[in-house]
This record gives sequence, C-alpha cells and structure tokens, in this order.
Amino acid sequence: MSEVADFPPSGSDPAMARRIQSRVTSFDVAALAGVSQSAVSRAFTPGSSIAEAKRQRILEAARRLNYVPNSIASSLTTKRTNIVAVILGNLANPFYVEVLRTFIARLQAQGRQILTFTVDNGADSDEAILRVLRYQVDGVILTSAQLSTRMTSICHDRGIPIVLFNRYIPGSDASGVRCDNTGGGRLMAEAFLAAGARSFAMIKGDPKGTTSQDRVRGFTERLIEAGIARADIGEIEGQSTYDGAFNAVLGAYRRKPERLPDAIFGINDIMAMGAMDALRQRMGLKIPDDVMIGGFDDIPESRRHPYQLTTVRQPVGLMVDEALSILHLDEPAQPIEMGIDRQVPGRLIWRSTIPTPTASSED
Amino acid sequence: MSEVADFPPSGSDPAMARRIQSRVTSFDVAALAGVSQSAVSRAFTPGSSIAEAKRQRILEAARRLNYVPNSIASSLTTKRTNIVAVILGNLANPFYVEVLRTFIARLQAQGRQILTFTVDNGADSDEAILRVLRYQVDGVILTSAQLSTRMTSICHDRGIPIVLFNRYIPGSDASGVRCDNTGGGRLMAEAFLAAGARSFAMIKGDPKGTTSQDRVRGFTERLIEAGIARADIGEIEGQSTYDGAFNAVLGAYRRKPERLPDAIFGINDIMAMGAMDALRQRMGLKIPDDVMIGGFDDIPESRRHPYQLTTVRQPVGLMVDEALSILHLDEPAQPIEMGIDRQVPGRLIWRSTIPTPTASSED
DNA sequence: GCAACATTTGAATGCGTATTCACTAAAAAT
DNA sequence: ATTTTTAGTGAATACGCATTCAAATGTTGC
Repeated sequence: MSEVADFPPSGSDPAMARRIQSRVTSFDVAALAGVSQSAVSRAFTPGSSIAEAKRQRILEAARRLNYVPNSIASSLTTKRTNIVAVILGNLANPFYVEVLRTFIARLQAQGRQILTFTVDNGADSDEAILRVLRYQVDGVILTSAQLSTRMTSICHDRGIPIVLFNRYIPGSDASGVRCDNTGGGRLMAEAFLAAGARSFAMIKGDPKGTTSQDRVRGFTERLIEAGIARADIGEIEGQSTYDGAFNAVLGAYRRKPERLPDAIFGINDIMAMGAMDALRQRMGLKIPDDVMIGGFDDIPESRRHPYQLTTVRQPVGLMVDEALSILHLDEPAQPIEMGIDRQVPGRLIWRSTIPTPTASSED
Repeated sequence: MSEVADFPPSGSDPAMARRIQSRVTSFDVAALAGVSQSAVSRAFTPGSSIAEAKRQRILEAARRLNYVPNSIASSLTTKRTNIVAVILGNLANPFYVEVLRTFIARLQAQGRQILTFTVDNGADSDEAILRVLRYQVDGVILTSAQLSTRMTSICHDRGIPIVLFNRYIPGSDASGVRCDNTGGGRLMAEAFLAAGARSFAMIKGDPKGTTSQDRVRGFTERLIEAGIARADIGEIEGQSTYDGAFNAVLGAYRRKPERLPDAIFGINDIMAMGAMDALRQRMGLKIPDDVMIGGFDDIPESRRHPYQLTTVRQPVGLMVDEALSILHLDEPAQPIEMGIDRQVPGRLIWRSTIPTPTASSED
C-alpha cells in the first residue's frame, strides 16, 4: 500500500534523517557571517562590546542557520546556569501548586529556568539535593521538610544558596521564609472565640512539619490565654490530605457525636475541606450552626461555594518574592546569607464557616 | 553580649566564607586517590572499565572531598543532559497538576530531571521552546496548545524529540498522545441518553483547544445519531476554569431558566464543577433531578462529596507512559519518530450527577 | 595633521568531564 | 614457555562557549 517515501515533509534540512547531527555552533555562524567566533559570542551577550552593524549581520546568519546558543557550554565557562531548583513535597495540596505556579511565573519572567523535584512527604531531600548539586543550579528552593545539616553545609561550601519555604530546621542556620504560622494559629483562635466557641479541636497534619506544629501551638496558646481549659482543646491526627482529614473526623466523631466541639481548626485548607465534607455529608451537620470550621492557606478552592471557608491567608506572592530575594540570584558574588528567617504575617479571611461577630469582611 | 565567633558551626571547610570557591573537580579527587582523572570519571560512570578496588578508593576520596560530578560538564561531552522539558499551559486545572505529578514521578524514578515551563493559555510556546533548545534537553513534553511548525522542525533538526500531550496540531507530523476525546464525548452522550435526557448543552472551553473541540464533536455527533435535533443541543462558551464555567452558566440560564436543558456536559471536570455550584448554590437547582451534569478528566476533586461527578476518566498514567515511550530517551541514536498519534480510550465513571439507568458502577 | 583616547576585533585559552588511543599487566589459550 | 586475549590504565583531546589580551580601527581635540 504505502511506498517508501511516504513520510510527511517537514520543511527542514534534507540531512535531518539521522539523529545527533553535527550541531550548529558559534563557529558555523562565524564562518557564514565572516567574523570570528568571539564576535558571535558577543552578539548574543547583552552589554558586550560589539558594533551594532556587525551584531545584526551575525544575528541574521544565526537565524539562517537556526542557531541557538548552547547554554550548557556557556554555563561551563560562566559558572552560572540560570537554573533554580524547586523541591516540592506535596502537589496534592493545592497550596503548593499555587506556590509552584508563583515561583515559575517569577523565575520565568527573569529568564531563568526551573528544575522541579518532588520528594515523598516525610522522605528526606538529600538525594534530590545531590542531584541538584550536579546540575550546578544557581539556587535551591526547598518546600519539603527534611534536610540534613550535612546537605546544607555542602551546598553552602559550593556557593549554592538554599531557601526553605514555609519550613525551618530548628538549630540550623539555613535561611528561610515562612508565614507567621504561630500568629496565624492565634488569629484563628481569636476568630473562634469571638464567635463564641468554648470547646475546640484541631486536625493536625504531618506531626514532623514545623508548619503544622506552629499553627497548633499558636492556636493552643491563644486559647489557653483566653482561659480555655486544656481538656476543651482536642487534637485529631490525620494524613495531611483531604482524605486524611475526612477519615480522621469520621473516626473521631462518627461514633461519639457528643464529643464534637464547637469549633474545629483544620491545619490547612485542604484538610478543613475534608473535615467539612465529612461533617456535612456523612454526619448531617450544619456549618457553622453545628460546628464552626477554620482553615489555613486560603487556596482558591476555599472561596468556592460548597466551602466558603473562613481561613488564614498566606501571602504567597510576597513570600515567593522574599524567598527569591534571599537567593540573591543577581549578585552571585555576594556571600550567601545564612540564618535569615523572614516571617510574613497571615491575614484572616472571613467567609461563612465561622459566624461573623459583627459585620462580614470578606476581602 | 555576643562574641565574634558565635556562628553555629557548620561542620564544613573553614574556607567557605567566600562564594565561588574553586570547586572540587575530578582532578582533585584523582590527586587525593593517586589516580588519573580518567579513572575518576570511570569510577562514576556505570559500566566503564575500572577495577573494583580502585573504584572504591576513588569513591572514598570523593566522599572525603564532598565531590559531586558536574553534570553540565559531562553533558558537554556526552551531548545528553538527562533533562526533559515539560511545558504546561494551565496549572489552574487540577488535571494538569496530575499530569505534571505523573511526569515528575516517572522521570525522577529514571534518574532524569524536569525543566518546567508554563505558557499563558493561548499564548504560543515558541519562546519556551527556544529556551528549552538552549538547554539541550533530551526531550520535550508539550501540553500547551500553540506550537508553530517552524519550531517542531527546528527541534527535529536538532534531534530533540517532542511529544504533544493531549493536543495535536492538524496538518503537522508532530507526534503526540491523547485521550480519545471524541470517543469520550460520545460516551458522555450515551450516558445522558440512557438516563433519558432529551435536551442538552455543552460548556465549551478554549475554542482553539483541540481537546475541547473533539469532545464537543463526539458528543454532538452521538446525539445527532440518536435523533436529537440540533436545536436541542446548546453551546455555552466560557473560560476554561471553574469561574469561567460558573459565570457562563449564570449568564446563560439565570434570567432564562426555561432554557435550561435536561443535561449539561462540562468539557472538563473543573468546568463541570463550576457549573454545578452555579446551578445549585445560585439557582437552587438539584442535580441530577433538575439537571444532569457530566464532566471529563476525572480529577481527584470529582469524587469528593460535594460533587460526585459522573465523568470520563482519562488514564493519565498510561498516557504519560506512552508519551515517554515515544520520546525514546533510552535510545538517543534512533531517528525521531514522527507522525505518531496514539489515542487511549477514556472510560465512563458513574457517580451521582447522572441518574444511573440500571445499577451504579463506581469503580 | 598628529597625539590621546575609546571602541572593536580575533587568537588563544580555560571551564570539567567523557572518551579515544596506545600501552601495560594479567589471564587464558596454545 | 610462548602467543593470544582480556581487563585496566593514563595522556591527550574534544565538547561549545566566554573571556582575556593585545592589536587594530575609529574618534576626538588641538
């Protein structure tokens, strides 16, 4: 049926059939344009000394040859890759998707590339860091928890800055940016108190995550200060996911509805949403009439109709900007800043899972 | 209060204060181990000819120096970077988050790195491709729509394979993998018909996206075959987001509830969810009693309680595997396969937004 | 018209590794 | 015991570009 030459034409070189052709290099462009290789390099390096007319001639030659500079080769001499590594723990949580989106948007706008890694929740990031090191990235963003101090010092020795995002390592001098999670926990406690709650529960996430710990601590502290008895502050453990919270709530209250508190603080929005669905759809409860719910993060889903979750917003854009500024990508000669721990405050967003004491103030 | 030397010890070189130190190279390791640089290179290259005892000695020396091979340098000689670029259009749609997760998981397990790009929806990917080319990636996954044929041929010339994911370019010989969107549209039409619907609407997404077009086409074709009049098959346009669908539905029916059809097909799950919330929360309708709803993708959110969306599942894992197999990352010497268009069938997942004609068959 | 200066230019070199090539030592085959 | 094979090794080189250095060209001021 089909003849030999039935491959669709691709409109390109006839010599393309084999893979790994001799690539077009700056020498080829130089030859075509009648200049030296140095000139070609200069034509593609902004701010270098080259006559405009010559640059144009070179660019034209490059265009004709479909020449694209080889960043790998140039990285070898400049010792800059323009690559930033982003190591993520948990893309199942929309908050971290938002974080990733923001990092990508910012870095891409700066002309940098993003090397993305995921690390199983709770697993340690050492292997990812090692891989990152091989690629000589200009900086590392780490949103995943575990990181050995050995790794931080190796990175430091090699001059690669790391920023912990919404994490910190107690006793380490690794720099980081985070939301004021403790303060945010306090905000949520105050919101519940203002709405008249007297008994409470928290759905905690990963017990090793500082994020969860801090929110729990701030929340608890504030309640104690307000005179709430420890006995009236319950804790539920669950996987840090929608399903984890859903099941944890069912496990805790389905058989003992009498233990249900006035208010439940989901340590992040996705868990608060899981809790809400369990309480409403499986236990037939009304929110906030039967139980109040609070979350943390303010992911886009939280404002959607089924949830309308009252939550603490993390200013992601700001946090990302802070993180990137700590990296000092533009001044690689600067010594790495260590021991920085920038905290940005969260903000309570009133929606409808906690009755508003006075007037609503959504946004 | 604090003395000069109050920096926490980092357990590393004392010479670490300055950035851009002379890096540790294979020559340093060679010197310490008393071998040649070639030997060091071989020690880190699996399958190369080196005595096991010597390799161990080298590895030990490397460990003592915290030596990590420089992949940038090695890429220059091997012409392989072990980097795959993933270009994404829309991380606001959880489906593509799932796709990204899957690619990362697979590639990371193979020891490859992922360079992530996002392209504004509808914008063209040429700039991203150009950046990708500079980094000499081993392959490109493209989930975003627009791609000039000039770019595909440039990639082809340079021996860089591209796979379109859930997209195709009519008239191009670019390879791709996609769900059988047309067939999926038909499945949904059949589900609605079986449930007794006689009037329909579709909420279309990006009009330029082949994904949306194909689903619309399959859905419509099947309905026509079943004898439904064109007048009973409506179309609503909206941004391909939750809010887009939410607003589109409100705009179409809020003032004219009499125009509401028996069944609405959201071209993807996130839009179907937006539609559901608009219909239920804003228009007080019951689903599926007042309107049936169908989606497409089967994102994790679809099975959650507020939605329980009947939808067409895309087998993401399978599609990702197919995409990677087309890339032939393990046989770079092979000529690039062009013109491949693998389609994998979707599968209808019955949940509760369409009344089940007989018995339910959720998973 | 010439000195003093600023701007362009190309040859040569280095970045850190993989690989080729020629060679040695050890093992196997004769 | 000698030849043939095999495994192991180091010196040298290439990969594609940025950058340094010295030379060449162009510009300005007097």
